[in-house]
Amino acid sequence: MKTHTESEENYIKALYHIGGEQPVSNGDLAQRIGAKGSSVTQAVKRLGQKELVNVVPYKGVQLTPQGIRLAKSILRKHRLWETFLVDKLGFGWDEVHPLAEQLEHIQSEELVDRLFQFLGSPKHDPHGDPIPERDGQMPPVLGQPIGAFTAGAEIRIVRVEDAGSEFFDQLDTMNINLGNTYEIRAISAFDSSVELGSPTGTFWLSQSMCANIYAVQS
Amino acid sequence: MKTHTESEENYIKALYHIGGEQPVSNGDLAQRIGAKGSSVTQAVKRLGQKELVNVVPYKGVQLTPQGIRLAKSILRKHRLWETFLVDKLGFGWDEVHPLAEQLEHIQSEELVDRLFQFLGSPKHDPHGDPIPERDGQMPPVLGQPIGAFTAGAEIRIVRVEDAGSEFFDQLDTMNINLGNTYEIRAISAFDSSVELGSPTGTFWLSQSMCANIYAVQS
DNA sequence: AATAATTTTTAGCTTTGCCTAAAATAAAAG
DNA sequence: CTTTTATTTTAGGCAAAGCTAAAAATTATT
Repeated sequence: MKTHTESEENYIKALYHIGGEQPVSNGDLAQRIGAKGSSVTQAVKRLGQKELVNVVPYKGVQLTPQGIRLAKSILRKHRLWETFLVDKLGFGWDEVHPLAEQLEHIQSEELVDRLFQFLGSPKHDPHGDPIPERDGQMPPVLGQPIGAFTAGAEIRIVRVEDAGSEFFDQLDTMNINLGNTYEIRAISAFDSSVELGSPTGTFWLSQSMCANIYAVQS
Repeated sequence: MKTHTESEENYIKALYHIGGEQPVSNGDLAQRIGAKGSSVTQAVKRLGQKELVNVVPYKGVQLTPQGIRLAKSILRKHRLWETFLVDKLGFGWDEVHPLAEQLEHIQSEELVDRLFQFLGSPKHDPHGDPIPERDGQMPPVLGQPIGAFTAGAEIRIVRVEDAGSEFFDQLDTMNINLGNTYEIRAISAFDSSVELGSPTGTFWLSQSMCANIYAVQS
């Protein structure tokens, strides 16, 4: 695998994030990257010449198999570094994203492999998102939104959406972490908020909090 | 402290490496960076506008106090990452330099502080080089070249120069590591090579090996 | 189907950072 | 103290990557 600029890697990552293997519009990509449409047109032309994307002018851009491979390898690095930052350095999950965004561009297969081992071959990052394997395989995406369970269920938190730092702050103040288990006591018919119970007490979670917290039956 | 490009940081680092706080010639800097003189002229002009160096045309470039502060902070990061790579990920000391060269550009005070703690607040990196402190203070530069000792001395290896990967390979094959202790058995009057003795046996070290290995009396 | 609105692309400009070749300056040699 | 040699700077080019403003293509609306 050749070497790419950070900008190129950021485009590939954005492409994969928005559309996965599906084509993406210039506008959506521009928005995600935070650049103007004209810059995006140029950028994807460069990526096209490197065979990382297929461009159909005025229609959209789509990752090639090579592009997808690259996207996954960047995502793998991103999520491994996030795991390192949280598990080993004690960062909070709201702080790690911008750091991982820098670290994901470090080029060294060897480093990634060793980091993976050092972290205990994790399958999911601190937010519960799957970490792509060396070969590009994806571990399962875990859990369902809390709102999807019915009263009486015993659940374990396995994943949280990245819904901004206020969301993470709220999780922190409510002391909600991956691995925590609760019983679903009640679901409000009025606003779909949910009452969770744990040994230490009971509390209500708003519908919008629930929508970003994923759990499995336990 | 503002944010700098990687290129800028590389120039600052090179400047500090070659001349420390002393002025450096365009040519020496060009050689170290691996660029042409004309590129260097431009680059240092940019650095001058940022108050990181003082430039006297046709004479030389010198780091300002701000430049020195920046240089040390980069060196701190470099050596902490090297320590991480060797101590935690198990890399060999010949492999870590190019990786640390990438990692040293990651921008986050917080990350550096946490890494420092995670590594046990080290004062020296895996080669025995001093790691600048947060505030810019420098731990002592350890040891003297092996050739500086006299026969009969009990020594402990505390530092090795970065003299290229063949040198490191040689250290590896001879099983020489920081912390090892030896007795100086003899010093050749012919070629200044040195005979070292340990519980497991005795062996000769060439003058050029000795010149790059530093030790203290133990 | 024709026009209006939106999206995308082209054209041209900016900065960083490198290059080569030529001009200017400093250092060394006669 | 000139002249030759070596070093450094200027001048002009090129690629990446962003921008604005204008032109072209697509999509939506009468």
